Order: sequence, then C-alpha cells, then structure tokens
Amino acid sequence: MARRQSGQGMAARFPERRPSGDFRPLAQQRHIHILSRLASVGTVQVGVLARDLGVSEMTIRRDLVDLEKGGRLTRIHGGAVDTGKNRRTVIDRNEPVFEARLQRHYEAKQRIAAAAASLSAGCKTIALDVGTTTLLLARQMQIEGQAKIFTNSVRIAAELATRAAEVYLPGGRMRRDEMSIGGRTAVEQFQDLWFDIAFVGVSGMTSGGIFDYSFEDVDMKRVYLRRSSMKVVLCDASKFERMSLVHISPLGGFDILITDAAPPTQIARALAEANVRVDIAADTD
Amino acid sequence: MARRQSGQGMAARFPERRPSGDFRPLAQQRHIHILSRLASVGTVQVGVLARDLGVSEMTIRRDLVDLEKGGRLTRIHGGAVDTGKNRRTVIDRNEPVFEARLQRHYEAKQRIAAAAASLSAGCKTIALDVGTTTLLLARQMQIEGQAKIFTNSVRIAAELATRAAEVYLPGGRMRRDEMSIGGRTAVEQFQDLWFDIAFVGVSGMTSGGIFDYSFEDVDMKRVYLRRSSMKVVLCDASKFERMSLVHISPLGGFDILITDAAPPTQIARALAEANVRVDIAADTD
DNA sequence: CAAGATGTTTGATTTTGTGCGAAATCTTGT
DNA sequence: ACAAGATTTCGCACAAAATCAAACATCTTG
Repeated sequence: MARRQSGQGMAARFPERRPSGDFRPLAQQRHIHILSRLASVGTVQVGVLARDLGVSEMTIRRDLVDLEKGGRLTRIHGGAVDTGKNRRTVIDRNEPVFEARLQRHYEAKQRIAAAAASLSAGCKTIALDVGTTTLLLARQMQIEGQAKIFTNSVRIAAELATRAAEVYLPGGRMRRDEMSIGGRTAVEQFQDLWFDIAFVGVSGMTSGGIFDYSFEDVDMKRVYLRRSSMKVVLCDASKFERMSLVHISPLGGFDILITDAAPPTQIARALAEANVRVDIAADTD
Repeated sequence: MARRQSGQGMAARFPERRPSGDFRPLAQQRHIHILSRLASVGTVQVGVLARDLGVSEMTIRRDLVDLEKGGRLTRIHGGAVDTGKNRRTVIDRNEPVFEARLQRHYEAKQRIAAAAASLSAGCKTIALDVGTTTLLLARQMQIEGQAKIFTNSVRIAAELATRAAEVYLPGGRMRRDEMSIGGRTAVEQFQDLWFDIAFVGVSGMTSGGIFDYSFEDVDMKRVYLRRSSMKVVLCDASKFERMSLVHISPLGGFDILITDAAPPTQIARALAEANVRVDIAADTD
C-alpha cells in the first residue's frame, strides 16, 4: 500500500526548528499554494502537493475537501481540477494560451456557439470578435451564399476560408498569441461599417458590465457593439463575477447574452434592468 | 514497489515531475494531451500515446472510449482520428489545391526559399507576397527581434504567428483559395510604406517580364516592387518561358531573381540587360 | 490535559495493468 | 482478385496498484 515509505512525513522535509515562525505550512498557506497551482496549471495531484508542502496525503485530501466545499475546485480521483471560479474577485492579468483556453469549458462553449449560430441565420453582414467561443461559432455557423463576415481574428478568417465564406479582415498589426488584428487603423476600417449582427466574446462579467483581458482587442469589441443592429455577447458561466483588465461596456451596451447557465442573481437583476435578453444554451445530451 | 519503473517516456512530456518519485498523469491530463495532439496532427495512435504518457495501452483505449462517448474524436483501429469538432486553430491542413501546388517542385522551392531567407537577414521591414514559395520562405526565415513583416497572405501570417514574428496585414476581402487579402483598400494601406526588402512570387517569366495568374493579387505585387529598397523575385525554373493572365512588370522592375536552375539564354540575356542579379540556389543534398 | 490539527492504519473503492481469446488488419501465395 | 496464415489490435475478465476515507493515534500549543 504505502508506496513511499510513510514513516517520517514532514520530519524529513522540515527538520527541526527554524528561527522565525512555523516550518509546517499552515492550512491557509497550503490552500493558497493549491489554488495558485490550479490557476497556473489547471490541475493538481495529491501526491505532488503532499511532497511539495511536506505534509501527508491525508492532509492534502482534507484541504481539497475544504476547498471543494467552497466551490474553488473540483475534486477528481488523484487530485483536483480548476473550476474557473478561482480568481473570483481578483483581476485577471494574463490570459492563458489559446489552446488551453479552448479546452476549458469546451462543452459549454460548444453549446453557446450552437445557440449563437442559429441566431446568425439569415444575416447578411456578420461581425465576429476574437476568442475561443467565437472560433467555435465560426465552425458551427451555416454559411449562406451572400453573407459577408467581418472579423479581426486571423484564426477565424483561416477557419472560414476552408468553407465558402466571404471574409473581410481589417489591416494592422497581428497580435501573436491571439492572432487578432488591432490598433487604430484596424478600428478605423471597421467603424464606418454597419453589421446586421455582432458576436462579442468577453473574459468577465459582473453587474457593472463586461470585461476583457486584452487592451488591444477592446477597441474593436466596442466598435462591434456600437455598429451593429443586434449585439450579442457570448459568455460562459465560469466568467460570471469575474473582472478583467479592461471594462468594455456596461450591461446595457448589448442586446442578447448567450450563456450556458443562469447567471447569479445580482447579475441577473442587472441584466433584466438593462433590458438584455438572456439565452441559456441548455445541456441537451 | 515502484509503481512505474517502466515509463520514462513521460519524462520528456511532463517535465514538472520531480526527481524523487513520479506521478502518473491524471485522467484529465491524458485527455487534454490526446485532444491537443489530435488537434495538431489529426490522428493519434494507441501505442504512441501509451509511451508518451507512460501508461498502458489499455488505459489509453479506455481514455479513447471516454472521449469518443463525448464526441471529441472517432476511434479507429490502432488509434483515433479527430472529428473535425476540435480542429487545429492554426492552418495545418491546407486545402487540396494549395497543397498540390506546394508539392509541385517542392525541393526547388525549398532551395529557393533557403537562399531568400539568407538574403532577408538583417532586414528590419520585410514584405512577403502571397504564394507557395513565399510560404516556404516564411517557414525558413530567421526571425530577428525587431523585424517587422508585412504580408497580404493570411496563410503566411498564421504561419509566422507560431514563431516570434511581428506581423502586419492589410485589410480587405480575403480570397478564399489563396487566403490573400486584396483590393483597393488593401493596396492603399501598404503603398505608403517602405520596405527594406520584398519577396515576390510569380507564375511565369519571359524576356518580356514577369506574370501572374491572379488578377487580384497583382496590384499588391506591384506595390511590393515599387516600395522596397531590394526587390526580389522568386521563380522556380518550371516557370521560365511561361506567361500568365496578367503582366506584372518588365524584367527591369526588380533587382534579384532567385531560381533553382539557369534560365534559358533569351531570358538570361534580357535579365543581364535589365541589370538583374540572378541567384541560382544549388542542389546541395 | 484539552482542543485542534496532522499522521497512520486499515479496508473499501477506483483506476490501471495483464493475460488471453476474438476480431481486425496486413502479408503472402496462388 | 481471393483466401489462408501471420500479425496487430481489441476488449473482456481478473489481478494489481493506487487512491480514498473512516477510525484511531500522535503531535502541538496553550
């Protein structure tokens, strides 16, 4: 059973005394360590944590139970995974790499994308923001003969090129990670157009409005929201009550929110007040 | 007993492992690995995955069953293929016509691209035309810190995004087959710039000049040739003595021709007369 | 010593590995 | 092209290993 000799536990790790303070990490310190690791890697393993923190696996398990009770993580066999609710009131500074983001909450995003795709039917001019959910939307969208699609995401443009879409891009500098085109000239090229419908992704939503991490992409998001008849925001439930670097607009700045679960009451109330229609993409499987 | 003396394969994949004891990857981590591999390559093999992840083939099979249940992949004998729902986000599979064009005279184009890449060293602003040879050039190019690359090819932009390049695109309508951006506005955005060096592909060359079959892309080619200190034409030997739809410029319109074999005498004489330097990329292998 | 937290034992549960016959795929011979 | 045999892969059933959690022991601190 005991695969590592269980005998000495922390003794080996934190020898005798240390002049200042505790050598055994307090519960709170362990919790912080676990959460920060979750935030950066997405998963943690009981064994790794036990060794890193110099405590027994049982203690780690108890920690994980506590944290799960608070909804900060989801326990799985062998460890735990991130719920996305970790950085609750904290502000997100750096966005994870695209691939990892795409995998996170994949099913929810797929459902949201499907709901959004049906909304786009019949529209002649469609604006697509940068992001993982909008990329999934692009994949699911029915391309109709004469529809023109405007996007500042090179990734989405490349995706749509393999299908029969007529795609327009703005010019400017391409951001490396997100493959989005931003900057003043890009905004200028799109701001005189008028779209039938615009789909905008966000990285956070509170009753105070919608947020995004990327400084560079926000101006274009605002253009999409300003210059379209129907303004749709795509936001999976993990982003509720989260703020990011930049405030894009208040909740009144768009018409429809598509999400995968009912928002918390405070946001729900604010949305109702702002006259935003909320579409919840149901889990049908 | 040591639970896994067998798998050191995963050592390469999971560097976070500590020297003293290793931990089996969580099911979820394996799933992510499988999906990301599927997204980048399109197929996975049970044996390879088992080795990479340091688990048995049976475990991989069980993972594949789980993932198939969720519709994320399709299982086949020996492994699994991607369902198309999670295709790679950068362009990996070029559509057949383009891919076929890329394969034609592939070695010659590679050599030309290599020669061109060495020419670009040290340049701060580089213009890259649309085309298969220029795509190969993009792949081979040494990216230097502050170099800015301008291209109207979305394909090349996507390629360069995976490397540390600073890329600028013009805005406008994207042609579906070539993924190039053309049109009046696109030309306008680039025609006031000045490039250190420009690489232009052609589809034909005679003593009368250079040609291309794409009506839409020619204007941009002319901009590249007009607005750069060093004008380089990439043209493999199969294109000598061939004309195409549109005449781009006479032979005097550029400075250097990079090709893979000596041009026929008539063209050679015209090139000499036009004071064009001819670089022949030798077959060194 | 009491209280609270942590470690250990132990047995149940879950996951993973292995053996082996069945099925699928590849090879070879006709 | 087809069939028989060799090879690989599959997947079930069971064994082994790892993980989990409850109960209990131990340690720390005041």
